[in-house]
Amino acid sequence: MRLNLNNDPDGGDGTARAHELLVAYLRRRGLRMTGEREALLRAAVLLQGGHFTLDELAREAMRLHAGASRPTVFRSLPLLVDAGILQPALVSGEARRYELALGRRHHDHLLCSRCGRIVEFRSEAIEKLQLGVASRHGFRLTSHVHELLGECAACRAAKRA
Amino acid sequence: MRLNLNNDPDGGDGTARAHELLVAYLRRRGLRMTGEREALLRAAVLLQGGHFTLDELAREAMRLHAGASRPTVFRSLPLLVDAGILQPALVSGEARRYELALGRRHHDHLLCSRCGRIVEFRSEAIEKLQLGVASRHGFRLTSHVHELLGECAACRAAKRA
DNA sequence: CTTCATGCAAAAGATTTGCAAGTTC
DNA sequence: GAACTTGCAAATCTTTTGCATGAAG
Repeated sequence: MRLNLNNDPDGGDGTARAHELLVAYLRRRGLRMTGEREALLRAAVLLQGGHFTLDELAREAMRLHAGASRPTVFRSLPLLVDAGILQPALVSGEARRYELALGRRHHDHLLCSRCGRIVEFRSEAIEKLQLGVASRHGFRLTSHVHELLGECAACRAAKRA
Repeated sequence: MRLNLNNDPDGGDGTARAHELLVAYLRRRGLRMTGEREALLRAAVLLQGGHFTLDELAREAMRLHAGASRPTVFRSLPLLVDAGILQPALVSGEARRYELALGRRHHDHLLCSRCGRIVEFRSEAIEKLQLGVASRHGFRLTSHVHELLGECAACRAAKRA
């Protein structure tokens, strides 16, 4: 399958930057840019703002690029993560969810266990305390998983009604 | 398979209390105490202090009670969790890990990504901040996942050597 | 005895892999 | 043209289920 790999497919939505990043990453590792990887990239950008599962990403990519197969998504997703374009966002719930990493500041998530709504949050104070906890135990902190589970305002209102 | 279900199998290690809890829970739901569930309970207590995967628990239970099958472990583990005897402890890493819940205070975990060492920690300050974050977003907090990933002191020393 | 639990084997999913054919550079 | 990718189908792995048999209460 042949695509315009040299034409910049950006619409001002950030695909350009993701594309550059991926190509650079692939080159560094002696790997190649392909139509399928391009589709995956565009799918991720389309789902931007969302927190999507591998399955959702695969569907979107297959829609964009008829023929992009599931095995290829399984093979390419780790590359996009490694390249710093995607990052794991949520581990709670049945399926792991990813989000665009691309230049986003670090944040953690609130998850409504009733309706699945996801809200991002950021707390300097918590980040600092985490560092303190880690160093108190002799750990050098490299990352963390922090997800707050509960019921969002809408669901609580619905329940009262 | 027949076991001394009425004899208290405790050795002062907490099995007695877990046993009571489980029997009470099962009775409430019209379910039955069996040798297999007993074995699962004892396995969990044997692995006490540890953070074990379903697989490790299954092996231990099968060792204790020849014949306890994997499907039964899959069927019973949720009961033990529901009864408040076990709780999920770690979601990072390849397999989810459980720990004895039994009367333990809430805590979170540090995980060394190099050697797998797990350290429990507790931070009132972080707990408070979490509540604040949640309420600021209209959430009623019901639980959370908080895992700090890094490198423990020993691994860092080993690397320098 | 009635109902629930179990083990086995089969089923269902999810993820991975071998390989021939097609693409990228 | 050489090396990397892909899709397909098959192979693995993990978890779940149907069902006949065995236990618990």
